[in-house]
Amino acid sequence: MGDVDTDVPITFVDDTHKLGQFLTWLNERRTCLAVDTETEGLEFWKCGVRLIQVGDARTGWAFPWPHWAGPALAAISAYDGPIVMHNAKFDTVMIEHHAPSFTVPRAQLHDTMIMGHLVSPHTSKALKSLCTQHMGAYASSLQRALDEAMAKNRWTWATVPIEFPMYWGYGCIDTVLTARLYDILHPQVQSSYEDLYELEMATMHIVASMEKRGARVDLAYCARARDQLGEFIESATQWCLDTYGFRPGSNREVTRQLLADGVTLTKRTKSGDWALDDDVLSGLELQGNVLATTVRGVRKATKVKSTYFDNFITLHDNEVLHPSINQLGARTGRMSVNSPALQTLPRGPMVRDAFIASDDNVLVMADSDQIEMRLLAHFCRDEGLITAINSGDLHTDTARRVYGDMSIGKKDPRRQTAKNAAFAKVYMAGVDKFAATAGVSIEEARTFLSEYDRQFPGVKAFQKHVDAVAQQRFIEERQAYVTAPTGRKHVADDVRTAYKLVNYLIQGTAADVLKMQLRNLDLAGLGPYMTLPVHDEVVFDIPRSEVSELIPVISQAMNITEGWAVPITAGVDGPYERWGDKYRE
DNA sequence: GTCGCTTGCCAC
DNA sequence: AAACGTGGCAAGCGAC
Repeated sequence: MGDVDTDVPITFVDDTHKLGQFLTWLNERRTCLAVDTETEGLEFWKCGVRLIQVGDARTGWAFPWPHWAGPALAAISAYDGPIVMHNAKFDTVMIEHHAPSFTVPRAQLHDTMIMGHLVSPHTSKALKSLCTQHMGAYASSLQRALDEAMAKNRWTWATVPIEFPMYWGYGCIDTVLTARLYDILHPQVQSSYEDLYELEMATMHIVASMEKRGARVDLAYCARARDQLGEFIESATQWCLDTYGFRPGSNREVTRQLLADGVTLTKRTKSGDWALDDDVLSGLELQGNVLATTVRGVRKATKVKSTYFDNFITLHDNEVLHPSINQLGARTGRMSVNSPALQTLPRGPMVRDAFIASDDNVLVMADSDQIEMRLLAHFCRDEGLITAINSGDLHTDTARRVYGDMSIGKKDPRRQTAKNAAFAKVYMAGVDKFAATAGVSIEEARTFLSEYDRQFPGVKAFQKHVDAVAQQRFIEERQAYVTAPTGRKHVADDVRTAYKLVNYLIQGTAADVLKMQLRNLDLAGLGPYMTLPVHDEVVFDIPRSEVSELIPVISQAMNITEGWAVPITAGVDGPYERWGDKYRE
């Protein structure tokens, strides 16, 4: 990898003379003004800003946040051209939290991280990677020198001296790189992703506000749950140690013991060891194996305690969790959430009861109905599938068609098989995987899928079409990819995995639909009340006095009847005092 | 002590 | 011809 020219003029602004030079420079002509910050850490509510840098493709300026944030922010406010950041959500939240009277000019704001993802969704969107990818160069030697200096002096991002030249110099270079990246990516985005980019920028502000608002947690409930789970784990672990001399968390020891006890194992892990997952353990538990029962219990309790309750207690800020929402977390355009992973809360009241409404508020959830199957129907235009969806109960109608039995009702186990088949289609599962997840024999799975294909021929035709397009593009453009209705590009890592594009198209378009719904909700005035996106769902924390008026507004914003082969419908649940209430109805 | 890999499990 | 997708995260364990 080459090194970008780092001999560009850079300045540490800490006197009025240099500020004057900066203000003169600001009047020069340029394509964009790049802005960046250096902070003590990632959490806006407890980490301060240390530096704010402003630059363009040729020059960078660093302002120590104490004393000099004011002039830097005033200059940004006065600037009337494009303002670009790499990961604008982070800097925007940080700056606005620590300078409450300042607002980043929304209409002028650009984000090279979002641009980079739209242009190549399958590669890293880090500044460093994008510079290497699009400019063939990065400030590698400068970064290495800074890393070494920080290690040698045992500095962290919170303690490295602000005036240390490599630190603020690196900060300046980042703005130069961001500006240069903008010059390369913005024209591509304008010509190929204009509307989608606008949707992403709108989404950025919405999820920034969700992060700031956060989710209220009941800490007393969390502490009680943590302690109860802790006691159970403690005693079960002690029993295991006393009886066998090892901890139930050691799969290796547990497996050795099971084999010594004469247990027959058949399932292997990817690397060839004996598998000891819940599938295996539940089988042993049915045979009365006490060790299996213990291991399962400890695993379940440890998962819930460590991943959820412990983290809620550790991460909260004044009883509020501010998760990190990665707007382009997945290659498909789906969002991901971490610290804590609020998109993976176990269903049911146990963990979700930890989430309560803010003072004088109530919780409301809105989620799309079978969004992925509706999009599959949109893509393949299969008459039968469209009719089945519009019947009001897709899976029952599917089961009736496939089994040729109109007496099948909502509680018939064959409906669940039909539901599993829907997911098998969306994920491109084969007969074996479908049989395993649906819990039916290979033979029944085979029969079901072939009858499914006869009933809904458009589904297989669509899958074949996606593959044909991908194969053709691989030959002509050396890249297997497809383009979604929103213009989002989906790229396969390899021609051999081109089959995944069917899933990317469906999952990615579902993500686009959610972002459209978020934008609708924001436009309808729900912006201040949204707290979390969950792939096909939005969580709200709404003033109690406004719920009855707002529920129809939410419904209106989530339901999309125009533009798709079947309507995109959504349901609204609540109001609730706790998230867990949803599972008690 | 930190890092990376493996295995397993939570969600949609 | 055949192929379940996308994430976050914890514990165990060996390597550095």
